[in-house]
Amino acid sequence: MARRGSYAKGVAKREEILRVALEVVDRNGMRGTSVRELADAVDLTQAGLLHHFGSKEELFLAILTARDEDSGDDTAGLDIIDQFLAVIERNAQTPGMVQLFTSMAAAATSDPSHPAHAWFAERYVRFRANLTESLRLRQLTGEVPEDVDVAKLAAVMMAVSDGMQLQWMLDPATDMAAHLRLVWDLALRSAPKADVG
Amino acid sequence: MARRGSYAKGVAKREEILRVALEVVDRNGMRGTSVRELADAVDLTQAGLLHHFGSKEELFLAILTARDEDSGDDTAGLDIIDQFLAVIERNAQTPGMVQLFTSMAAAATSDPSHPAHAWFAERYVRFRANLTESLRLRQLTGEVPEDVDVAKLAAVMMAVSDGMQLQWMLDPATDMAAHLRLVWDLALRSAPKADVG
DNA sequence: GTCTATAAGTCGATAGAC
DNA sequence: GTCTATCGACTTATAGAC
Repeated sequence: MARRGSYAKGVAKREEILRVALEVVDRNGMRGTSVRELADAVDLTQAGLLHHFGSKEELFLAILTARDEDSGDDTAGLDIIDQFLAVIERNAQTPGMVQLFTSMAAAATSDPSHPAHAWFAERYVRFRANLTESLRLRQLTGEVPEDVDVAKLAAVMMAVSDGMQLQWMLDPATDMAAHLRLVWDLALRSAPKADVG
Repeated sequence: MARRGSYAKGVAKREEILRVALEVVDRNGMRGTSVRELADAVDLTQAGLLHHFGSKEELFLAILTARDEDSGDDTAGLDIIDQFLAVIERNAQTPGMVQLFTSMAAAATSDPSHPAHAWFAERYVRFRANLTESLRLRQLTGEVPEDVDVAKLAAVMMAVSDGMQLQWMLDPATDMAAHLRLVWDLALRSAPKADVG
């Protein structure tokens, strides 16, 4: 994979930074995490670090992108609903990532000029479309009742995932996945006209 | 209501600041909103403004507290579920407030030392308890199926409310209240053993 | 290409005069 | 209650060594 020598080194350094940055965020949380602190952790100066990423926010965005790719790899074979649950369960093991995602989502979605705005916008559209498609297929098999608005249900499931992260940060005993499962169970069971049970 | 002259003036100025600060956030969003900018908007210096609130975060917290009190006044007579929907529908009219709430919630919940951490923690506990209590009563009347975990449902409803705000900021055409109503409808309709319609 | 070193500007916070 | 002045921390940008 290595192109010319110095290029490969840059890529390796970039990946080391991403890995270490996540560890630091996991340990110290978002609030106290400055670029200088991250730079110290990878034995670079602040300017040296920003050479690789341009700005603090782009660095954090790179971490989130890498996380999404990892998640995709880890849950590749799973059904999309199970993927969703698996990712949420994994989130409970990486508090720093949850802090980072939540903080970035709030900052980026509320500001169209934020470096990560487009990334979040596309991510929500894509996830919602994938979920909606999967739910629609389940309507064909009869698993999901016909009269459920699957587009809205998809949006709701993502909202529950995001919203429960706040409550989990306030109380880490909160079982985020169990709350998503409640919504899923309610959706499956609701069958006003069919002859279930 | 006026105590000694200067005290009343301070209170009036404080309220003016809160009102103007919300307008500025509504117009400019959170990202570009510095204390200096808010100070200019109320014809004060930055130090003069902070005299009233101590810190930027306490100023923003004061805005959120005032909003909660207003909401309580406006929806006083309503059923708690209807209150919830009414607040969400009002949110769609005040984008700056949604930005402020979302940003503060992310920052405060993820950091125990944040000035607003305790406020959010207590708010979630209180809201969840009120919602749970109301849902439990509805189980007694048969409106909500017996086997629904009402504590989890309460948490889910709050999560949907929070999470849909992110999606609404990305696409203001999103109907936040309609998504909450979907969850509510699913909860009411699900009745695996009962003889409903 | 990558790094060090550093300067400029902005931010929130604080001390002290009035 | 409001001001001026100033502080330290942060982000960004750039000049120049390697």
